[in-house]
Amino acid sequence: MHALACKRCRQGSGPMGDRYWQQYAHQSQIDKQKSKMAKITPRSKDFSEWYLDVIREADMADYAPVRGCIVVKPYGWSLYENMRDFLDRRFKETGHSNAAFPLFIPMSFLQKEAQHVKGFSPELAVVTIGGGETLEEPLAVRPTSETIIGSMYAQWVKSYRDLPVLINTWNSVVRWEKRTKPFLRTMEFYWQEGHTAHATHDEAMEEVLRMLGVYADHASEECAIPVIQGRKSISERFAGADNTFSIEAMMGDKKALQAGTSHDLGQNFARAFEIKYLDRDNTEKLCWTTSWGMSWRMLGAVIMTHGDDQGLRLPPKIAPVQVVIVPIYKNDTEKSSVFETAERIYKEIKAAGLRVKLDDREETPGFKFNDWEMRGVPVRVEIGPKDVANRAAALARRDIPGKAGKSFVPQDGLVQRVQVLLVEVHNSLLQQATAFRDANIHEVNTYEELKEVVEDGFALAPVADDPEVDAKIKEETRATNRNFPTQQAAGEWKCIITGKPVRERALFGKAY
RNA sequence: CGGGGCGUGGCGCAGUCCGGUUAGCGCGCUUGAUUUGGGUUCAAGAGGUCGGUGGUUCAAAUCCACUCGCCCCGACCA
Repeated sequence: MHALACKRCRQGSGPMGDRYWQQYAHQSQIDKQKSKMAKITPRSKDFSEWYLDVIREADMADYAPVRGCIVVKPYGWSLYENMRDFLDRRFKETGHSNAAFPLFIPMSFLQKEAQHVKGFSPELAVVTIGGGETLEEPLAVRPTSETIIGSMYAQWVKSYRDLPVLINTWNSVVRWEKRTKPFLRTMEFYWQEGHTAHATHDEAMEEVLRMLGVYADHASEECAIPVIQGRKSISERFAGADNTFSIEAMMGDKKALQAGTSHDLGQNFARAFEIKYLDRDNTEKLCWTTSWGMSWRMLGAVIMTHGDDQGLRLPPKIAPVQVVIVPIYKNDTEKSSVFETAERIYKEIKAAGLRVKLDDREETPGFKFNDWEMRGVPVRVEIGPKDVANRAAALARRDIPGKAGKSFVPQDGLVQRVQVLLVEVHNSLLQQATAFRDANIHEVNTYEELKEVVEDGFALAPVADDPEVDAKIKEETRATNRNFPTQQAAGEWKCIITGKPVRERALFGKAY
């Protein structure tokens, strides 16, 4: 009946038809407004949808033809490169060298460390055919490189003089994930793995904590993300580690994201791969090894920590474009004078070593403002005819939206102003993220309190480091034990589950 | 892997219930004008084997089966 009526509307004239078209036209107007102004789902409406929208609109990544894999586009990759370069510099400063290890790992290697193979076998991709022939021994696509690197270290380390071995490798690994999300959990992900071997456990522990500190510094100094360093609970440890440490960050939806890990591997891999050295006392000893990693997941953290309804807000130090110049003009005469100024300013900013872009596209200024805001560019310089006449410029900062973040400044000293502003934007983003996080972490002393707090934030609760405790809390609240923060007040409390006396609080929250 | 939702030009959707002419709309794209200090406006264009496969039918975007993918919620993870 209804379809018939519509058909009649389409074909026919008369009152019904007119009403149909009127209604249709009205609907179109709404659609237009919607699609124009809301390319990005508001963060408050649907955080997950917002996250995906931002990645698409900021031109960071695209879905690959293979399930669970992404293509990182130039804008996203540039961000990754900047992050990587900062980290790499820090690794070099702490005495590490880069090297490369194979993508393929003999299955037997993974099986040498019992916990390790147990932990990783569910998510292994395994190559069984090569060159058209069935392989004698299947090759795992590396899910991480402890085993293959361990096997090499066993060959390289003979004497105490060979220690420590301090190597890092930038690569990608594959883990067969059930549920994926761009940057946060993809089947293949890019990261770095540091692998070190030491003569003593003390030295290894020093390394583990040093690198955890490097990650924490990188997160706050370069990514403007405050993190909580701590020790993972027994149930959250890396497969094959004696101890795992992590940095945990709070995202804009108050969920936790593990942004980096550092493992004390004890002598587990040394034993499995016979990484031994002859000590000064002429006895053969097992090494102590560590590993630590940080992945492109950190980009997800940057998006989810700083982003707003307009899109990305990038920390200046890692932003692919730190300053964008938008020229404003009405006609060719204005255009040439505006561009003359804009190009001069562009050169000055570039000469100062900043990543600057002059947007010479044939679009309206308003369009460009929104476009670059979506991409998270920290500072925008506007040059129009009035500015040319007044030797001035408009400066807008991405961390403060709208007119409040706009100022009008003289062209003289503009570069210095921009440099100062970039630092301010960084500080402001870090400050905003820290304030948000701190406002949403609460100390609790009972299980009831924890249940309430983790509904909308993190809870710091005294608990025993016991897998059963973690499991119970997780099952009943969906919140997980993120870590036992390194920095916390000393004291003695009762575990909120077991009632046993404990000396530490753990951080609980719903996590990615 | 379980529960739910969705696959229709690059993006967002209508049409599917109840099968029937050349499958529409907005954004985006191209061209030309117009505009330009916060997503200009107008005109003319280009662009779609309706996720895929098989079936039912004179006829399938529409019905049926299978399959693939995406999103959300649970079990596992950087």
